[in-house]
Amino acid sequence: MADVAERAGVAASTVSHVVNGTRPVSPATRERVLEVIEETGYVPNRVARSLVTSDTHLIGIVMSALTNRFFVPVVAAIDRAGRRHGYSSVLADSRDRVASEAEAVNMLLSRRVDGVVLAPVVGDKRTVLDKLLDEQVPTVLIDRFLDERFDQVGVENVEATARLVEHLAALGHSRIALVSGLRGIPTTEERVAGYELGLDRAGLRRNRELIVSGKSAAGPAERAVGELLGHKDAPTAIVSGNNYMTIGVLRALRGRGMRVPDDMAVVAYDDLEFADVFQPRLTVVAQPVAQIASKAVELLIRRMADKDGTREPQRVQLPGVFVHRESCGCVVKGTSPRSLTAPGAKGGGRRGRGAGSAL
Amino acid sequence: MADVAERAGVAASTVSHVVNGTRPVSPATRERVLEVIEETGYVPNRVARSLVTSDTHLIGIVMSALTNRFFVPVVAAIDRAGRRHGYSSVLADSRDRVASEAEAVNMLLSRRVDGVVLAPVVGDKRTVLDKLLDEQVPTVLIDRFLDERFDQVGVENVEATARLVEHLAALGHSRIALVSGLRGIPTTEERVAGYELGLDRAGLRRNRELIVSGKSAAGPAERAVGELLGHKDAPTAIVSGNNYMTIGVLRALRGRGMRVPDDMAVVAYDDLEFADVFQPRLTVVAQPVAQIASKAVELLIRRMADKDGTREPQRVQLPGVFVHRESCGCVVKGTSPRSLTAPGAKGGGRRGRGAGSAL
DNA sequence: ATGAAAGCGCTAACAT
DNA sequence: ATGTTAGCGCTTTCAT
Repeated sequence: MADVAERAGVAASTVSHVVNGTRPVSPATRERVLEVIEETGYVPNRVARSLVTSDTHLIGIVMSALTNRFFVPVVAAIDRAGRRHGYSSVLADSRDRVASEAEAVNMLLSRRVDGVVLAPVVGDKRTVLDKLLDEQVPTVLIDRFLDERFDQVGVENVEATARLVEHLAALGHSRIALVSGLRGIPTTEERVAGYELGLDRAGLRRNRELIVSGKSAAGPAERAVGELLGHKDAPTAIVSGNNYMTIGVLRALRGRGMRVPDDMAVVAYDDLEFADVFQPRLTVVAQPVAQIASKAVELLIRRMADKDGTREPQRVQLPGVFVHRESCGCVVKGTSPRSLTAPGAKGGGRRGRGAGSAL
Repeated sequence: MADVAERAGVAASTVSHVVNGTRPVSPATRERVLEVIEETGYVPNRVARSLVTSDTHLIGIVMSALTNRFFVPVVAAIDRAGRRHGYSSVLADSRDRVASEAEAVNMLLSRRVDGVVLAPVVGDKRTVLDKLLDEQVPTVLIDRFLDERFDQVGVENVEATARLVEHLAALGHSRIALVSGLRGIPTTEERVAGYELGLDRAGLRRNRELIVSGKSAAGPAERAVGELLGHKDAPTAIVSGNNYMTIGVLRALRGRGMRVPDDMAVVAYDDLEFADVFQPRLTVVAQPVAQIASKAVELLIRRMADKDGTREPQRVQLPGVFVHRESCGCVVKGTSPRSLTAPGAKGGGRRGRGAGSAL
């Protein structure tokens, strides 16, 4: 920058002002400075800038890289939304462990990020959150609700799950099983509650034996379904508690030569990429993941602008999107295989096709 | 830091040295400094540090967020490998457009990242690359080979595609079609060449009509398959050139009520997540994406250490992994549905199951 | 409309 | 073993 200033015959401060447009500069000198910048290929050093302005225009994203469901669309959406406001994203992988999460947050703190979007690890001891609060780093929590001191955005679980159950009940199923996630985490509990609510509304009896834990993962879910099928009075329909467990459920059924939905109806929480080329096409409640991310950034930006830190923490709960396909046993009007991609139909959206409706 | 120094009754430089371990400090003062740091909750400012050391320990990752195939595993792997060496990742979305790519690189330059991993946009004019070279920012290219001045890591395309074709030929197919990607990009051309090589080896006649362009995307691939089926002498087998097009291929076939592999055999380049719960299970050549990423980081770290910039650019080509499942029409020994997840089998790996062998 | 100078929080000689 | 000091490349008063 000193070099640019000298070549242009101006002071460093003038260069700064033309680069940032922070004060009026005569067109003549402006022009000259710009020229010199061009010919020298000068690239401003944001590190130095950050040191004095004490903002980095960096947003830290903390989540487990393994949480694929979120990783792709959330990171992409946060990054996109952030960039519109001049922010870039730094990743911090919490590897689903409390210690790594703390480490990740510390890294972000030392890098002086302007804000943080955090998908808390299961079992988070809140000490990380305390630190974040302490350092007054604007932060918004996504996915799991667990600390009312922060802005949070997540998805509605109870009604959505209930709807899944009611749908199955309406089709005549009375023995409807739930493959639930890790017990103890709010998301799981809410979905279990939704499942029970759905049974109640349909006038069906609750039955402890029909709830098995898939521990939020494919392998355990696969085994859990095995148990379920071992019982006498096995269910005729299964509700899967998240995307990974759905994979396990499908593997288990296929492993036993069972067909969906003929031998077993299946519906699930969470959509899967390309779910429409799965066989059968899955009826699910999809999380509006991109919306979650952009809402999170919106809240974050608002909070970063809130210098006095006087805003009340906000909690946003987005509705799940019911996507009706065929694994439930319905033949979906207008989306049957034939008509779906009949000649003349447009190709398109990568996400699952099918009727979608907010809950 | 000044605060910590004062409270501990030492000079700032001493604090710096205990934090970084950059020179011997007497155990006594060390202890005291650490205590003060603990009780004040002092978090070192890496921005300031970077300004003087002129390294940021930041790796910039440039790629299109839409290139999902890469986005997830590559970003995750780069981040993981980088962290082992104390680096964090900054994202820069090229949005698949040359202008955005330039913008992204500029951002990284101004943030003074220590290195860059770049998946070049189609149609890259090299001006970005020139700039990177100019600024002497260690850079490694992934996915597409297009500039011998850089370290590059990608996947082998020709042999892998040929193998796919030969496999189909061995099963008795003689009219084997290719749904190719965007013409002009090296990856596509190599796969087309591999397709033709496979035909030659199998003693089959090449036929221009059996190569259609799916433009690297699902929608166009879906339409391309439509055309293909319109011909008299339609193919009996299809090779799909990448994962997105595979989705299009499957949609097109399903839309016409055609069954795979009974009515049409399908094999593909690129694996899909959860491909083993697709129906049918897809026989593919998978890219060793995680390896590509960690190899890229390895090269990057080596180059960042190479102060004099004297190393020769290296080009690493990793073999594709042939994953034999059932869409080709084979009944795969030991991985048939029944035995795959028979009682007692472990759940596990999220990636497609099936026999994998390097090419 | 422009320049001079102080200082952001740290590291790294150079002293002692 | 520790302290002093001079910057790193910018932004930002305060002058002019």
